[in-house]
Order: sequence, then structure tokens, then C-alpha cells
Amino acid sequence: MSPMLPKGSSEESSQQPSSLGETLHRLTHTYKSRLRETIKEKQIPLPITHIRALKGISRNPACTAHSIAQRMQRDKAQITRVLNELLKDGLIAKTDHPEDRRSQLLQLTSSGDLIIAQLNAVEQQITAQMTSNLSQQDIASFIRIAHSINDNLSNQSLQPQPDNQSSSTDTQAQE
Amino acid sequence: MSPMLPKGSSEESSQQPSSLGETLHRLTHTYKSRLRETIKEKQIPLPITHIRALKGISRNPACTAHSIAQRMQRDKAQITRVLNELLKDGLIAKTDHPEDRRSQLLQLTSSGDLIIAQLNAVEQQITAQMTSNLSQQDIASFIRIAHSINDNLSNQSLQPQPDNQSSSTDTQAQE
DNA sequence: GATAATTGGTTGACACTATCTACTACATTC
DNA sequence: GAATGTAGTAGATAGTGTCAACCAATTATC
Repeated sequence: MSPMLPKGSSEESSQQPSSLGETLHRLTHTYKSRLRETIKEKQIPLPITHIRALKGISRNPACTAHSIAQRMQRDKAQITRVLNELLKDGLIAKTDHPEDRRSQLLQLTSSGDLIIAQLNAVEQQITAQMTSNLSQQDIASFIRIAHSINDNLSNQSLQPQPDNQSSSTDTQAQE
Repeated sequence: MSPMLPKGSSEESSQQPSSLGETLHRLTHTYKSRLRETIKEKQIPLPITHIRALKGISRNPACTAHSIAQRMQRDKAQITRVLNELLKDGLIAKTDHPEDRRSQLLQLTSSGDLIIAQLNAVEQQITAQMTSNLSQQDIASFIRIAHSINDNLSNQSLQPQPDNQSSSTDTQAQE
């Protein structure tokens, strides 16, 4: 068939060196590498997913495994394991959910608090590096567009219609 | 504990919902999921890294394992394995490098060409979905800023100095 | 030309990430 | 109180990212 655009929209696609996809792959890879490298330097022996989970817990007053999984859009099973390791490392604690005995509430321990403080410093440092030559404008635009793209991908899941015009209602975004 | 912005201004914290880092994590995850899902629908049984490598080969006339690894910023070892699987699947071929007997040139087979045609269609479809409610302006900005961030992360590698002030050494890789 | 250092590619090992399935215990609904 | 749904767990497996050791060919040095 035609590897060309089925869409009326023309332009690029040809030798365009960086497609949106490639751009994303690269940026994310670089970002994750830097993040791993930095936390290693700081002697924080945690994988990235654990860190994200920990941050999620720190940001949220009364969260559960389920809420973390949803927030991170990750598999429950994966979250369970991550959480159990954080528990084993003494960074978080579980307490019984007052209204649902299947569930437990998660909170940081004091060790967890310490780590979080370090992590926030790391994040800030990396963010500063990432944005070092960008205007506030650019940063804001980037985040806005990123969210927008994310919404586009999330919402119109199973509609092969390229004609989709309904601007998605911004369901997204709390957190 | 506040995920502050890189700006010098102290307060501001608030509940800044999405840091740059979180934004990236999510966007990439959503993107990859959609990509995986789509290629699965299209019955293309290849993991994402293989697809990227394949595309790299298709875009480049006379490439080698090494050049692909560099382009993708991945470990040689990983690329070797990916390439060997693509070879095993009959999607690419290796021919001896005319000037260096350690090396081989890579090219697509006719099967590879077919897959690439499908992949281009997939990429285009997904890109259309991602950008469905964005202006050309926004798309261009996003890519520009993403590259900029990538450069920032790549270049100032081992300078723990937070004081770094716009060292615009554009060592960046063409591409 | 012999030797050392470098480079292209391979292999092994291992940690991390993503998903899927099945299962338990509890909760909700009827 | 039986059916159904939900929170969390455990097993399994595929894919990804890195590190280190290695071989063979190339290049640099003497």
C-alpha cells in the first residue's frame, strides 16, 4: 500500500530527521539516564519507578496501592511489588484502611521523608538543567502541549477514524 | 518538600501538579503503550526497539551496527542483539563492509521494506492522533523545546555546579 | 615489521520495566 | 447468602538498559 499519508494533510514525513516519536524516545532516554545517574551519585539506591511511587505517596495524604497505580498509570501488580520493596526498605508504612479491610493506607516513614527531601533536591537540580536555556514561556508551553498530546492519546483509544475532531474534554490533570 | 520550579524565586511550591519529569514519564508511557497496541493490532510482532532500529536502517543508506547504536544512543550490546533478531526474522541483511572487515553494512530486505511501509503508516496514524488538536505552531514548538531540553541534559554532564549559566556549547549531534 | 592501543561487534550477566493471568479476601448488590 | 466486583498479591514472561569481558581487525608507534 502507500506508505504515504492517507490524510489530506501533506508535508514532511519524508526525511524529517526527528519525528515526534523519535523526539520523545530520545528525550525520555536522556532524561531517565540523567536521573539514574544523579540518584546514583547521591547514593540513593532506588530504581526510578520506586522513586515515582515514593513521590506519589509523599504528595498524597491518604493514598492506597490502587490510587498510586492509577496515578502512575501502571499495573497493580507492578505497584504492589514496588510498594512492598519500599516497605521492606523502611521508607513507607501501611496502616489498615479504616473503611475497607482489603485496603491499606500508605504513608512515608521518617526515613522516607529524608529520601524524599533528597529526591526533591535531585528533581529540582535536573529540572534546572533541563530548562537552563528555556524561557518560562517555553517551559509552560512544553508542559501544556505534552499534556495535550497525552490526552489525545489517552482519550481516542479505539477510534481508527482519523477524522476525529472533537476536542477532548480535559479529563486529565489533577494530581 | 515542595517541587519547586527552577526559578530562583523561593515560594511558589503549591501543589504544582505536574513537574516536567512527571509529565515526561506519563507522556512517554502513554505513547509507548499506544504504539505497542497499534503494532499489535497490525500484526507486526516486533518490540519497539526493533522497530526503531529498523527505521534507522531504512532511513540510512549505508549504516552499520555502530552507527545505529550511536543514532539511537543505545548500548552496542543491545543493538547487536536487536540486529541479530531482525536478521533472523529476515527483515535485514548484512553485507561485508568494503573497507573494514570487522564491520558489516546493513540494509533492508524486501520483507523489511514491507514492514517499514506498514510502520510508517502506523507512525503517521499515531502522530496524527497525538497532534489532532494542536496547531502546526505547537507541534514545532514542542519538538524544538524537546530538542533543547535533550541538549541541555546531554551536554552539561558532569558539572554538579548549580551555578551553571548558559554555557551554550552546542556540541549537539546533528541527526 | 612487531607491538600497543583502539574500534566494531559479540556474548554473558543482571537489574529494571511492562503486562497478563490467576488467585485471596473483602465489599456490594440483589 | 449467592453473584459480582474490587484491593491487593503472586507467578510468569517479554522487553529494556547497562556493565564487563572478549575477539578480531584496524590504526598508531616505534
